[in-house]
Amino acid sequence: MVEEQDEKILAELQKDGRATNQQLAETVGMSTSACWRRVRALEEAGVISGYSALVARERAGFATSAILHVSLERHDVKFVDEFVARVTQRREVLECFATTGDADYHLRVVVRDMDAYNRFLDEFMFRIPGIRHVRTNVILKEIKTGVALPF
Amino acid sequence: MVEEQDEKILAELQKDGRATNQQLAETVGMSTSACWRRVRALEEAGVISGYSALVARERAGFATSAILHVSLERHDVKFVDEFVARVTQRREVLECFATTGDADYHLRVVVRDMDAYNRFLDEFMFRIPGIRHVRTNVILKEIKTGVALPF
DNA sequence: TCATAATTTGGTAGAAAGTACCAAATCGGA
DNA sequence: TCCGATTTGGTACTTTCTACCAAATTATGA
Repeated sequence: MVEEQDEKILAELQKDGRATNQQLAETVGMSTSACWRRVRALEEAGVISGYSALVARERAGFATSAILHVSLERHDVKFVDEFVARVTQRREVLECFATTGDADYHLRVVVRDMDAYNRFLDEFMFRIPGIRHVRTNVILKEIKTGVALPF
Repeated sequence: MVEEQDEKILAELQKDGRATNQQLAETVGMSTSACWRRVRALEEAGVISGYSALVARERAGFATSAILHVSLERHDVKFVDEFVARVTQRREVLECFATTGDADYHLRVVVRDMDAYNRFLDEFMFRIPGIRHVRTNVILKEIKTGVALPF
């Protein structure tokens, strides 16, 4: 479905999401119209789910971030759905993954400062029903925060 | 440094990285030229570090992803730098964070299939000098994979 | 193998947006 | 309050987008 030329387009648009269609067409080696049509097809197929400006966390005033390991008391659909719904809603939670291993979920949370993180735990996380355990690992340094899939 | 109107711009460009300057100017409530200048200033100040197309992992053919917890044998600058350099290089590693807690580093790795993941471990991760321990948690489900800071 | 249908391609032209300039308005400090 | 500095909105020129066309390529079935 996604063929080689599409992957070139995707790779390039991951590197520069605002590349003009002309640049794009040139780097992948096709005409502007053909290239433009393929990009639109990728968008409509949901392969490209959107575009985003990448904002430098610290420069934008978000000094604190952490990785949370969360496990649930029980795994009824009821509790799981509730947890997923709340976490999806909450904008401080940038990422949430259900994983194998001891913890059920891995979350990455970004806030302005430690105070905000404390409030996040008290007012949000600890009030979610059915939580067994939450372990916080504060992020000391961001070695790498990429979004580009390795085509 | 980053004031209220800038935050509106950043929020909007995070939601739609390809919004036209006109749309943007309208939603934040200023003239196109003023808006355009602010965007450029944010780019030049490195607050906006880039733009990217967001690609749907599975639809693009990357079926497998995992979270790795890595701890180092020793924490000499030599080993740390080597680890950071290699991990930064490797494109399957989308994210890497140095954290508090048992593991020194948290990584998120994305590959096409389990075979590729196995190769990633054998040919890359286990050959990094000074690694004490690697624990893999396979991602069963992506609840949320956001990039937008919570302005 | 060949004819034909279906799909994809490159070119083009009108519409839309980006970009750089200007004078006017607003803001800050003394 | 006054003056310099900064930011603003308007405008004109340039670039880019986008939808259309006919031509080329690819796939299909007899």
